[in-house]
Amino acid sequence: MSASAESAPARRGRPGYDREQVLAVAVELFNEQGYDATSVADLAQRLGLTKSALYHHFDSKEQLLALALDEALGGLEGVLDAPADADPAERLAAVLRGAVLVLVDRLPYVTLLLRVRGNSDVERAALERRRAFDHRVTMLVTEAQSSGSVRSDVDGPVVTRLVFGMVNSLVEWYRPGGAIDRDRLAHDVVTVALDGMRTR
Amino acid sequence: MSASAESAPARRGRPGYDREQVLAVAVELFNEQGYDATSVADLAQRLGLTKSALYHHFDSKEQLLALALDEALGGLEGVLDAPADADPAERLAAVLRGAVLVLVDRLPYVTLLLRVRGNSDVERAALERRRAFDHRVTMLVTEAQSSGSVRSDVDGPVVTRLVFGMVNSLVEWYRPGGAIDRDRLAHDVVTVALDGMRTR
DNA sequence: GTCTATAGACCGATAGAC
DNA sequence: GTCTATCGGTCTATAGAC
Repeated sequence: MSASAESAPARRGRPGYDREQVLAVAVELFNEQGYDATSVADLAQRLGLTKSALYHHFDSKEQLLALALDEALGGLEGVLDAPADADPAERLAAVLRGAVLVLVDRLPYVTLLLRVRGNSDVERAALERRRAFDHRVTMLVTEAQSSGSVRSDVDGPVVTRLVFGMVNSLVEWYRPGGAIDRDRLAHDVVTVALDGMRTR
Repeated sequence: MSASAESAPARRGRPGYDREQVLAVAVELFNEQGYDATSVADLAQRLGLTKSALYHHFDSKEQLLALALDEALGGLEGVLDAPADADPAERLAAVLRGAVLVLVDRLPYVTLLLRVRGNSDVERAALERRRAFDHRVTMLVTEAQSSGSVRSDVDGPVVTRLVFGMVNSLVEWYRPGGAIDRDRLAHDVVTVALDGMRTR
């Protein structure tokens, strides 16, 4: 870029916020209180602004939700689009590991995504993209079953949902900066998903 | 019991609803739309009643939530209180299996419980009971690690959260009456939790 | 780019008739 | 045990001054 700051154009006048910063605070608050239970006034208060100042940055509360969900979905879709080669078992492990890392790196956004129930057009569109992602992962698992690397005594879609249920449940308790770092977490998840908790 | 019906006293006058029926419909609606996003007017409409008629059955919207959460928590706590003997590995498998069955048998109530975020005194009390349950399960897992039946290369609390995250994720997709019955589901979950998805 | 003020709808809950 | 009517409060969003 040119002069002054990194990527955003230099700020003038009052400090203020840019869209990205407002979005980050909004998502944090939505996750604390729930999207529906969070009013625009709540958000304005946390930012130290008035409601009207916020509406200068965004058209609606729902637009904030849409941008946040896109951030999460884009990350997850990137995990499937990225690699490609190697056998199904290795691809599956890479997707599992990648999903954990995206979840950790975009934790607030993915957390919000996983709580969406389809209560509006924006939410239903996000659920549709999630379903498409799940479908692609399921195909990968059934492929791995055919090649003999994933057990076939449990239905493919069922084992996919179980393992990704485990991954997604990370948003309920994992917090970056704690005792366990992102790579250790990804390793533990892949270990338990592939080989279970029992000793052999 | 004495004469007439099974447990509730015989209905007189207009058909109406009893507390249990109203609660069941309320929980269904809370799960569809979210607790906060569901108004008492929404619930009245689904029941074909007015708001005032509903307030004859209940003191507040929050009381409905409290009763529903108690239904779920009571079931889960019963799983830990029930058996007792055998070695840690068998006890752990029994708790896993029991949790799946309670989740299936009280699906709407457990679903609602798992979405609670602690936004009121009622919700915080429910979260506290959940934490106590999780703590007892974690102790069981670390005990099984000591006896050598559960892998020790992953932290005990972490493997507990991962496996119960998998169990809890069932509320996101499992629906009774589908292709997979409750016992088959419990078997599949215990299989994947203990031995993972990979073939050996 | 922020502010004050407010429109217009909906919220949970209550009063009181039948 | 249901109804109509309404209270006081909060919601999202907008108008318009500075």
